[in-house]
Amino acid sequence: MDTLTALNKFREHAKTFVSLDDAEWQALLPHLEISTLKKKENFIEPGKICNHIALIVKGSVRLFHVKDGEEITGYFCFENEFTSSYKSFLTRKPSTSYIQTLEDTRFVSLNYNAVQQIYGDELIGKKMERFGRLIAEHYLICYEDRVTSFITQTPEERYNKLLETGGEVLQRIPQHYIANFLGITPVSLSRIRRRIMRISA
Amino acid sequence: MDTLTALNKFREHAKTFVSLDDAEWQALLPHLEISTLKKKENFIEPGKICNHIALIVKGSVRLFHVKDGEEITGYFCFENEFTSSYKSFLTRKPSTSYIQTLEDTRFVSLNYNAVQQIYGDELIGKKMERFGRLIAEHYLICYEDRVTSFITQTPEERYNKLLETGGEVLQRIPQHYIANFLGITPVSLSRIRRRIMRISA
DNA sequence: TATTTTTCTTATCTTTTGTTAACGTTTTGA
DNA sequence: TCAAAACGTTAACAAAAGATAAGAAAAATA
Repeated sequence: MDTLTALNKFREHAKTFVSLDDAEWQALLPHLEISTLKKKENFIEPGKICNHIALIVKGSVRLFHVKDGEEITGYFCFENEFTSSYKSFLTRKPSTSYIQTLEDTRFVSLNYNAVQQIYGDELIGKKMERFGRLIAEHYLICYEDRVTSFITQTPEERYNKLLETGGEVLQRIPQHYIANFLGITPVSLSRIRRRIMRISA
Repeated sequence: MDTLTALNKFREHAKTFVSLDDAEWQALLPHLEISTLKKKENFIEPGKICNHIALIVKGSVRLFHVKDGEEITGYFCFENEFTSSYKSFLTRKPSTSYIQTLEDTRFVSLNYNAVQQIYGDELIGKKMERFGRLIAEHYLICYEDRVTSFITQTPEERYNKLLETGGEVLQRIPQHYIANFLGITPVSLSRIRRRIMRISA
């Protein structure tokens, strides 16, 4: 994928949140950075401050924590999703988790200083504030749903819901990653899968 | 608490996010609504669209879901915190949960239309966009931490952390509310408490 | 004040989940 | 291509959690 295509993908996806006319786009453009990571490389790692919010234009990433030497997967992001260690990015404190590519992945990203500069811009500042707000609101809702599922649903219900809605995740992601995404162990997920198979068979 | 005190509390708390000069404050003021609910009244209930985002200036609320006739507590909010059924407020779709006062509670709130109007305002629009963004980012981080705790910590670890950090919650809130806040049953929390007592005794 | 109601703990029993290990299969990478 | 690593399932056992019920203490309220 060439640079132009990547940037166009960003502009296209941005429309989900705000529309940018040509002048606004030209003002934003100089701040966009294109980068690529190979499979299993880290977008961010614990102890480092996350300096970028990035749109995935190709590929996918996984956020995970390490506890007692074990990797615990928090979530996945695919094409046309923003990814960042938001807390680290927003608070300027070191990340506590990894974000790692699941495959060769291309990003269009904004670094922290660029974002702050853009917010202060005469021409596009207000629209970018709105852009930032809408992104935050979007992911706030995602997290709200996630917390709700943890307190109101059993792991089996969460998995069934994922079967209905989570198409891409289920195809491309190893099951033990999905397991701790659901808050359970791989062994436990395997048992749930067997139960479901028996019922539907 | 009189109206003036309530409004001043709002202005004071808003400083956490953005500073408002007198002109800006005067522009915002007409949109603020003051309301009071008695203990156990609903701020929002399932099936209704949440039309307000509200700062609690006195009192506290509890968000809960009802599943199979059981109340499942999602979180609590106290003085100087914003509360809303964010997903419903932002998406204009019916709420799936209750937000109910735990005691007589006074709110300073903005309704949805007022918020949209303010965002479009010539004088304060940009600053309000920023205000909205910072609030969303703040609660995004809260939810991020909450999800992390669900996937990386045991219920007992979550409770211990709450013991360290959650001062107010522990004093004012019945334990069975705290239990499902932690994602467990009241009986289970009671057992955890006994385990902790034995260790520390 | 008296009487409900709510709250918390405890006990028992059942179910679920975690832990560890083994095994075959698939994927990866040298 | 071939050895090593990763993956998913299953089994056996231990630990934890859920469900239910009972009882005492505290709080609400009539």
